[in-house]
Amino acid sequence: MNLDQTDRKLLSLLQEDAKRTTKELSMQLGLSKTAVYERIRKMEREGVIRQYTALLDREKINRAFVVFCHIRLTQHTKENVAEFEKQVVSLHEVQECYHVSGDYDYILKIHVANMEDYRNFMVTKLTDLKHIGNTHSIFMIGEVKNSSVIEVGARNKT
Amino acid sequence: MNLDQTDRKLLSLLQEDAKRTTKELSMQLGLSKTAVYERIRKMEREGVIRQYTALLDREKINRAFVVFCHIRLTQHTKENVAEFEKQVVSLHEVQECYHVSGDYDYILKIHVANMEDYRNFMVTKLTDLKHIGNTHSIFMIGEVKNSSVIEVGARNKT
DNA sequence: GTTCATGGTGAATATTTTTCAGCAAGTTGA
DNA sequence: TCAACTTGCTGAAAAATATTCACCATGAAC
Repeated sequence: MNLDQTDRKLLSLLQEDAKRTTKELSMQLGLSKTAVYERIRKMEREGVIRQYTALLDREKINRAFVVFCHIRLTQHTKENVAEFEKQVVSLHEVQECYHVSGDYDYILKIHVANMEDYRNFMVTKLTDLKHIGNTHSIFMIGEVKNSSVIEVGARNKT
Repeated sequence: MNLDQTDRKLLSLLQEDAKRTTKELSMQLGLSKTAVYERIRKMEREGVIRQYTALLDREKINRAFVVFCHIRLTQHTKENVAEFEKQVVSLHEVQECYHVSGDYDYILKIHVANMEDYRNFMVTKLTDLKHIGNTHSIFMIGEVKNSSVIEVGARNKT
């Protein structure tokens, strides 16, 4: 799918606020409502837009304590990796999990209420996962930037 | 603000898909459309729901190369920290930036198209930032989990 | 017992989304 | 060159949704 300037602008506006109406968008882009509507539907169909979501205030839902937990596995067999990943996905405290290069194999972003809950999570859940060798926790002191908008690249793969 | 079981369920549904209609939500929750509508509006007013956004496919917008860049500052004066943070926020490649505990001061999550673009970013932009001491890049090999849904905690601060 | 505050309902109204018929420009191939 | 086709647009109409409103029940406060 090839995204033109209008598509990119549209994506930028929808990332900022997905509740914008086609009428509002059409005025900003200088197009008809239907034209905008069709472009959005197309990007949804093609999977450029994956999902619409509501972003919550972590403080207000009691999940302000964020930890980056680096994890090294004991052994990197296919089975171990698959089993570990499957288990990690099922932990609701684990907001994100990436397989990464470097000293550690995985980085987990974990959202809990406070240090006590994090300790509980470590002791009762994370430690139970199989094949975990070593962990290293980095605590978030402050959030400087967390943008919901990804700049859309001009050139694209087919 | 106190969130009851219905609010939490509502938040969970809206995080999964913010485009769900009040009608659909009302059926799932066993309430009237208006009751659901009022609950949502209240959570928007109170700031529990911060924003609605469209999530894009990083591959399809040519931003599939993700790097976690750890940064240490040379000196931690108020001025340096403020200046650094201000500059970082303005870089569109930097999707997220956290002030953290540990060996490094900041973790940046950076989205670009490929290694070449990352190199360019490092050389022409990141290195230009003042007060940067040391950096360490960790490359994302795979995304195991990236959930748009944060579990909502039961108890809340006022 | 009256007065509030809270959270609900169903109907009416305002807005928005979605569909549809058609138009114009550009491409393709005989 | 011209018919056939594709693409992306427009404006109006229809369908669905959001929003407002008047009103009801419940429980707490005084």
